[in-house]
Amino acid sequence: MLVPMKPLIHPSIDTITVEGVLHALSDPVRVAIYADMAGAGCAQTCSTFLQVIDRSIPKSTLSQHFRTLREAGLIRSERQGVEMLNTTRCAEIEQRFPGLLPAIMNAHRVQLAEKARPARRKTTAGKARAD
Amino acid sequence: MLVPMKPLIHPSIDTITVEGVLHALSDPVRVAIYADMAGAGCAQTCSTFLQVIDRSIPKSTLSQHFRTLREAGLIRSERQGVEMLNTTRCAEIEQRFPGLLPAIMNAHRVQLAEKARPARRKTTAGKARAD
DNA sequence: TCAGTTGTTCGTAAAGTACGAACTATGGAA
DNA sequence: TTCCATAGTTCGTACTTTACGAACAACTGA
Repeated sequence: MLVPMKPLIHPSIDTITVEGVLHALSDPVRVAIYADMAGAGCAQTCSTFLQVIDRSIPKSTLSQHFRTLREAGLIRSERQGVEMLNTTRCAEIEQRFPGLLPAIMNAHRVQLAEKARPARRKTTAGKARAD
Repeated sequence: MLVPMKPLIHPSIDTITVEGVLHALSDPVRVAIYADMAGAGCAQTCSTFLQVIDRSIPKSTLSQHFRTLREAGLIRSERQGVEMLNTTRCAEIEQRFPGLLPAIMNAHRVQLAEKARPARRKTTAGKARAD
């Protein structure tokens, strides 16, 4: 027995796709993770985000989220002892897709800010129209 | 029998989410559709895109893609006789998430341009590193 | 060697997606 | 009117993706 773990996959910058990036960031947990990592100045471990995100999340699920971010090219993960240090690859991506990540992060902040200030009275906000 | 069709759903601008927008645009067919619509100055029918996209695509699938774009708040669809006229809601979204769609469209163009100019020799481009 | 911690992998159940067939909606011709 | 053609939608089914618990791997320190 004792089957070794698969090596971590980091796509080269040239094979990163817009679709892949958008898909990776189209999940609430993953944008939250990525936004936090982009905000932090230094590398962070996976378990750090269990505190950042309110929802309690199984660690296997968290691990999959990190894998998705990694294989989309958004982050780089490196084993450091027993834990995993994660950093964003924002500089590389900025070079290839200028302005993409800043715009997404900004939109994410806008949305967070709105959620913090809920329930404006006397508006029709929040209703979908069927027409 | 004769069950009427469900009305089209257009979310109000306040309920559009970043995740929803990113998810809708994380599909190759849907970004292509959206990019083409954003490029065209006027409203376009669904079947227009059968020519834009190289792949032959079943119309039921195409219909689902339009529904996804519509319910993410990216486009507005209106029946005009036998066909459906689609327009982007980019002005609204620009107001709520400034710079988001332009950045995505720009990244999409970058990627298209690279695909048009393939195979640069003597590079290691395209290889994923396992480390 | 053993225990503790951090993260990954695997199996299965649940959710999402693609596509053909059947249908609705509309306009125009007979 | 009735019939036909065209543009999209809906539904059923097969396929793919995702979530999560249990078991495992990788590493540290006692």
